[in-house]
Amino acid sequence: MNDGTSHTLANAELAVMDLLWNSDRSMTAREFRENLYPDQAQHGTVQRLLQRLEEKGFIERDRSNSVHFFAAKITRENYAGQQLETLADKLTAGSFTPLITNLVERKRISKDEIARIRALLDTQAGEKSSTLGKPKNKRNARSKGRKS
Amino acid sequence: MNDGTSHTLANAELAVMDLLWNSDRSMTAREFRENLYPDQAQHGTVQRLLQRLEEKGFIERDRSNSVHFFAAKITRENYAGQQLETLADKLTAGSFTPLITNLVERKRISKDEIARIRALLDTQAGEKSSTLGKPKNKRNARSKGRKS
DNA sequence: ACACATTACGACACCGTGTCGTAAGATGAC
DNA sequence: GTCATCTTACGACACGGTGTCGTAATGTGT
Repeated sequence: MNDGTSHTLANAELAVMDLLWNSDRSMTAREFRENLYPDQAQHGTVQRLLQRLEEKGFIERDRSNSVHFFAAKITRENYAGQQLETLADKLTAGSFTPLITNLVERKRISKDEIARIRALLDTQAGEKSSTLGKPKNKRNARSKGRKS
Repeated sequence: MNDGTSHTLANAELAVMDLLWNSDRSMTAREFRENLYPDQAQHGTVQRLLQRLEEKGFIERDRSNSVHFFAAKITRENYAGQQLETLADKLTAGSFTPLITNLVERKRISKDEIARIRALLDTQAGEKSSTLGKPKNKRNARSKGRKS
């Protein structure tokens, strides 16, 4: 329909995005290399990864300095949501209920999460205050950082 | 646990599984060929597909007759649920709330579905102490009229 | 000017996928 | 039994994506 940028993140690419998402700031190629390849110093590999990620539209490259800065162009939640949509489109004609149903039936989702999602959907139906409850202590990156 | 066979279905493979899922019965290689390749008669291609699907554990092959019969070893909903789990594991540390949150925020999920999911989760929360072994039984094969 | 860091990108091997060709085996007609 | 036909089995290939490396070109600090 629109931009055919329905790309997927491969493993090494996802590792790069994870760094970006978790740090919530721009990073240099050097930082990626030091984090992803602490021993070997394969700067070529990282550059290649970064280049392809840029081509795919996942990151943005700031070339104003000689050392470039890379920033995520999409949030983790947005990417995850897109992927979920793709999944539903391919498998269940675009509807999500069968997926959730299956998770619940197979007990692959905790009561805690069920409660959380229920609360989310409740506020969605009745109100609009989106201060969803505390997400426990799941060490995870906060995501509300916006740029642009 | 799962036997490490967390394979993914490629396009052509998914087409085969779709046939199987929609017909809800065993099928022969010939049927697959006639449905998937109406013009060209590439029986080799279908056999290859079937063979790889069997290796991946998605289908079961009945060799008792000289003409084999193939049956799905996993339901569409199960596969979809697995894929959703994989997605959550890779992207959101295994939690589903961020995915749903994003869908709702971006309005990629209809009010109708929200209501349906809410009802589903409500019944789930209400039956928490009812340990009556009634695991939903078989799913009805009503998927016939959903595809084009 | 020189050493070093960084970018740009060609090249390669690897793997999964989709396809085809063809050999081997089974079946039914005559 | 012989033959045509259907089916299975599987080797082989091209193609695209991915991860990796090497190296040339470019920039930077002292």
